[in-house]
Amino acid sequence: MKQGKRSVTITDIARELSISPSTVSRALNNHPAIKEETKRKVITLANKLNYQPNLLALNLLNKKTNNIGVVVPEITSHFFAAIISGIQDILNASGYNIIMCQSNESYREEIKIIENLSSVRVDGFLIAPSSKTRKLDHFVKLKNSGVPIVIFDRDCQGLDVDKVLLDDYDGAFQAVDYLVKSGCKKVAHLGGSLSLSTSIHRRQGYIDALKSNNLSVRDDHIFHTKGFKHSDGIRAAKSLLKLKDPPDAIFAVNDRIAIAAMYVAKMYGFKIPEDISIIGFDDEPHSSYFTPSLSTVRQPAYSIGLLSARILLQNLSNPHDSPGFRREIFRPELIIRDSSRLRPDT
Amino acid sequence: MKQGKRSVTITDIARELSISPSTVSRALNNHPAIKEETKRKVITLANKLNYQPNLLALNLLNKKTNNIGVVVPEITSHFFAAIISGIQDILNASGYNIIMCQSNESYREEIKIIENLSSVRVDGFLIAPSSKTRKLDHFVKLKNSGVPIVIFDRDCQGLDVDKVLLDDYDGAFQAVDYLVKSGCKKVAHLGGSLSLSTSIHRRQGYIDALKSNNLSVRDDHIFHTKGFKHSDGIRAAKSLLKLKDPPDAIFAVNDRIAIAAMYVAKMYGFKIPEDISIIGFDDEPHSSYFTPSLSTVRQPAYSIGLLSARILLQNLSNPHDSPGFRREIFRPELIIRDSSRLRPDT
DNA sequence: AAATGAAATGCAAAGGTTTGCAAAAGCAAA
DNA sequence: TTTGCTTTTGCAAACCTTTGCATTTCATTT
Repeated sequence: MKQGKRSVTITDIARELSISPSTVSRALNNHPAIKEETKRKVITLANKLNYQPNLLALNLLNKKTNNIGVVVPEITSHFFAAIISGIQDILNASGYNIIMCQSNESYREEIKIIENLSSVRVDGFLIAPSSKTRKLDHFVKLKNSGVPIVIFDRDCQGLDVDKVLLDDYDGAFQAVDYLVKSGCKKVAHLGGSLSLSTSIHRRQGYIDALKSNNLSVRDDHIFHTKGFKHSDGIRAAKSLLKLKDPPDAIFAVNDRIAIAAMYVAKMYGFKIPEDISIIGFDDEPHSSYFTPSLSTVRQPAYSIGLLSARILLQNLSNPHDSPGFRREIFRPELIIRDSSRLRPDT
Repeated sequence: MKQGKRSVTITDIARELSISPSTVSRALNNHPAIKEETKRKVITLANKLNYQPNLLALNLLNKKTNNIGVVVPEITSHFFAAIISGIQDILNASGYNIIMCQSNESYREEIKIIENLSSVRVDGFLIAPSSKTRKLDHFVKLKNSGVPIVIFDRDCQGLDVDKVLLDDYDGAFQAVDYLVKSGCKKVAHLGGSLSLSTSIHRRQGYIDALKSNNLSVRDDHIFHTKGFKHSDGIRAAKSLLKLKDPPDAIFAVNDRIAIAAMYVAKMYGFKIPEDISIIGFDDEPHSSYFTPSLSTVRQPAYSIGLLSARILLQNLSNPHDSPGFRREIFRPELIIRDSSRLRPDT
């Protein structure tokens, strides 16, 4: 049953029909200069032999692979998984395949990945940089080699490429402004790594929302975690809630941390939202099923994936004659559920 | 700043040094027949010109791409994401890249994916079949073409390839046996699609655990959902808990459904675990942070990924002279948290 | 100086396809 | 039958690398 290794080539077809490989090639590509009868014969035989064009040969000829490198910090995060899903739906529909890599939030790994992907000659890159990435040489080198790049989710200041981002500042501002307007006086912030554009902007949105409501910004009410996992949140939330003067609201940098905070708050006897309101960021599928259900700032992850992929696709067809670079900013949506108090005027 | 498109080739180096490309090739590959001095010159120049071997040419020559096709039903499931993570760690370390595809639980899409991946000539396949897949022709064709395949998580009866699975029966049995031993008399089951080996085995484990405890199997206490999402679970849990004679325990096919069940149970005024015990399957990261924390059957997803990838790797080096096929079964671990009653003897 | 052997390098094919240009074939008009 | 034109096909190069075999170069021995 097992077939021979060698697959049929246009040369096989040509030999069988006593014509040249060029004619076969043209016939299969429906070239107008080929007689209908010849085309018919070739196509019939090709089907019969189950001819499959050798894409490796075409890759070499066309200097392109139809592969796109997608690099994310971690694939087990629902947010990135949803983005990848969007990317996939667009790229596969256009005949591209995705080579997936995760940097595990490591700068070293990211560099290795970029080097590898560029040596296997992917046609384009979709990148969410790691949280440890500060030097951008590897990206700059990539860009100078002429490959199209789209950066998403996390900004890289100083790198001029197309970018698809979220207005993290606005999301944070909305959330914190809501908390204050709903009557909270002491809003704390559990933030993420400050080497990340997203964390910085969310922090700034938090600060500005307080200021715009004439509330003071208290250093002891701001914690920044290293990672984004529950365990990181647990530790930070404990420090925060053990304070003599604990907050009456928490704005967390993401849902995982928010959920960890809810967990700790309950453990410490706080009632949510009566004693303390909590708002997260992301809107993971689980989040609405917690008790209380988690208020959060929704990121349109799937759409971010779609748009990033579409922009890359444009760059692939237009060999980059465009003047500047695109910078698309999605606006997040505040979703109020039961983990935060109701605003009096709602 | 933007460099010319054409990259340096061994021919460029050869011309510059007035030697032949063959010599350059051998020098770079440290062939013993090349004079040390020549090697030095070649390597120096190669570095200076930043020579990168053209892998597309090598692919054509070696008839291999160093790409592995990984196809999963959906990437946004934490379980599959964790498996992919394991696969990635093994394969990348061995110089392979991963082409990721998701079938969205669709048979049609799965077929398309397989055809596409085989036309781009990936060197091997790691596949978790869709829940709609009943005919296996596309897999058989693949196998006959000589590409190594490893099926993981979901069994395909009648397809002889290497498989890495989980003892779903045992996991279900453990969970239900625990529920009964902890005093529950009316254990219900929220199962998944019955076209899935995993769902079938979990159901059977549930049934046999009841029988082995001399409890009767009640048809009205078994629901099978179409999908694996929260919304599927909500609907099924409502039907179940609205029954005149509702269960005092639920064994759910996965954590999402279990969490949905907890949500509905609370909504209907059940106390967990006093009135009703609930156990899930998977152990997602969120699960331990619910109130009450969710008891569950843990699947070693990451390890499943590691082993699957390792087996594939073996097949890639050994051009399949092995006699039979491997069938590796992981044993799941019951994790008891607060959503299920304590056993008297614990 | 010639012969022998070892060491170093080059030639050419192979891998499969596309494509510009040249050549052949077909056909009609002269 | 030749001329001229159109239609159809083939040649060969290009994409880049590796490798078996042939060839060259060099040093050593007779």
